[in-house]
Amino acid sequence: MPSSKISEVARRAGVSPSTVSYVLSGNRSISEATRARVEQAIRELNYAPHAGARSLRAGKTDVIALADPLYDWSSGAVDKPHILGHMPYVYGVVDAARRHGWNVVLVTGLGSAALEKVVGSKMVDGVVLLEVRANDERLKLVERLATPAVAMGMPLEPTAVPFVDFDFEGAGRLCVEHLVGLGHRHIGLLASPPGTFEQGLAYTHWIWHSVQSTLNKAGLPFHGLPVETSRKGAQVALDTLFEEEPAMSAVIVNGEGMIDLLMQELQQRGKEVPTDLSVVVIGWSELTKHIVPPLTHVNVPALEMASAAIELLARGGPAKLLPASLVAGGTVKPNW
Amino acid sequence: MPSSKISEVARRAGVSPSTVSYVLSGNRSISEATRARVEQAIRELNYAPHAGARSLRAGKTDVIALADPLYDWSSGAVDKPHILGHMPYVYGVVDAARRHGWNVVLVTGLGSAALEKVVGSKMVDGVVLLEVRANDERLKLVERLATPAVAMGMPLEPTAVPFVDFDFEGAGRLCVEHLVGLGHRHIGLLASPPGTFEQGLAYTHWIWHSVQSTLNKAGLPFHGLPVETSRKGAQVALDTLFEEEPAMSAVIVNGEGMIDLLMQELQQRGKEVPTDLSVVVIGWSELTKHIVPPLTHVNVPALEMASAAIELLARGGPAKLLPASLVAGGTVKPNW
DNA sequence: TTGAAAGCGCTAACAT
DNA sequence: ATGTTAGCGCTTTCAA
Repeated sequence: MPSSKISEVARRAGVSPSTVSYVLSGNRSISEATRARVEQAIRELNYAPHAGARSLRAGKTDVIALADPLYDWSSGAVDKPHILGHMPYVYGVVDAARRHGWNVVLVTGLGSAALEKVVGSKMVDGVVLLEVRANDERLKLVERLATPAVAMGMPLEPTAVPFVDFDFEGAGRLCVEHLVGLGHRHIGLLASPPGTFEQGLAYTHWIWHSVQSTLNKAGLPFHGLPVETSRKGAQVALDTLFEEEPAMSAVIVNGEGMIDLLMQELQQRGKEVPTDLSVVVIGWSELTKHIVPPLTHVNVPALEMASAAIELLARGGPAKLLPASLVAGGTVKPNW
Repeated sequence: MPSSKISEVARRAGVSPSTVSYVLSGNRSISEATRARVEQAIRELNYAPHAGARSLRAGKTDVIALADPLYDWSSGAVDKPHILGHMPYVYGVVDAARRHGWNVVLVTGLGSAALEKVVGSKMVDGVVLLEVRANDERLKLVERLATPAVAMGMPLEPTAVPFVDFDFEGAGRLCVEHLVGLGHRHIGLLASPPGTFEQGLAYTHWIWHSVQSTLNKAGLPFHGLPVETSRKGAQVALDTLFEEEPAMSAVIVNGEGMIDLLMQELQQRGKEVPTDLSVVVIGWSELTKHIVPPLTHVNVPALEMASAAIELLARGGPAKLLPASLVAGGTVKPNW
């Protein structure tokens, strides 16, 4: 029961091993009768082809690597992976990969050593890179080894590695336009933690720059700062922002993990949302759906990104940016 | 560069393939000179053994499966994996596995079909089961296939599969004892969501039963209820609890994901912690560390559980329960 | 201390 | 429509 080989299946079905192989792969036309007998034998023996043998012979494994640092960019620890909203990416990749008949080996760590071993030993047919950052060793690795690969996140410098990303630039722009369109003139950006800037994480930069340039084009000042995802971070951010510009009437917040902290801190200070401050969030999840009033937000479609990445890996094609759209909730009020 | 085979390494080092193999495995004594030449050749060619070939010949893969349903037990969705604090288990397993030289293939889904394929095709040397529940198909599968396996979570019914778990019974007991020791007589349990009960998730039950029986032994009434992880859930829970027992002075909360919601709801009702209600939490994470006053809590050591699971898988041994301890914070006040 | 050679289970080219 | 066979890259007896 535990193991049986193709020759046993063949014997039981009264055919040759190659016939069994062809039934399995569909690479040859087989008579209905033969196919039926083979399939029955497979069922009876609970046969499953040996993955190693198959990979040795066929040169592919039907396994891909998901290279995910699982690094906590805000605390600088690699052993405290509390990044909110990260799991959907992992889940999404695993799930989309399965739809293509691929299994996923999860390769953690900041560097590329573990990934190099996995790729070098021909364990995988391709690689998906999560949390791509500037100067990412892993990008160089997949280029050097000429491994099929897709980056989730548009790298800061152009590379030969195709990527899939959410249009964070568009997201930032939409937020600014929404607020400006409602009369806001003093808009702050609570960006992701300093660590994400130091590391050059893709989304961090695209949001920052698009908010900045959209405000500039509107002739408005830019007030942005990286924020630690902590109560302290929220306090410092609000202090700094209102010191810079006491007339601040709206903030754009990057990351749903910041929202509860921000809301609590505002409450503490007796500021109401949206009466005293309008809030738009880039990011949306189960964690924030309960909030009253519902957040005006731009959803970041992690599952779709994952599907697109797998699609790109499977069929190839150009880089892909998923479009952003803003959902008006109850956390922005006109400011005329 | 991308690929090279053992025979090329052998040729370059002027030895036979078997010698290279023995240098790699250490299964034979090799002269210093030979070893040096082989190792240099390996480096120069950037050689890595073909995983498939190795697995075919050696009968092992140095890969394990992490079977994680990634199911949202509170919303009943398999595509919204927002379970807080789940990631450290995944990360912990991958990390501990790497320390043993193992890679990890992540197998999602509630059923056992995907897992059966992975195990049946000899892709993995063993399996770690996460989120074990009553009547778990996956337990039966690994028993049937006689695959080396470890469950993370003590199954409700005894099985032949060894397990590692945190002592949730002890955790529940400690919480009750702490509160009773400080004079509390009316203690509520805000347990995990109804879905976790329906599914018979291990921790769910052990906490419930230990809180219940410890209270009983102390001659005190038990007030417990499953709670959805949402604002609504928090509201319903508090309504129900205080209706059942208006003199309720303390609650034990299962899961750090509930804390923010609970605190906000209490604030809404003008109740202070711990003045009006004492709170003890089973669960502790980056998400709750910012809370003031700091939570009185029992930490659930996900990373240690993961290490222990991998250790069990590697070396075998009896089931293992990690001991619980309570950290006194500022959310419990004496009730004399 | 090292080499030669068989064979793990499968797929696909070459038969018929 | 089906069978025969070579060989993928490695480990490990068996031999020297």
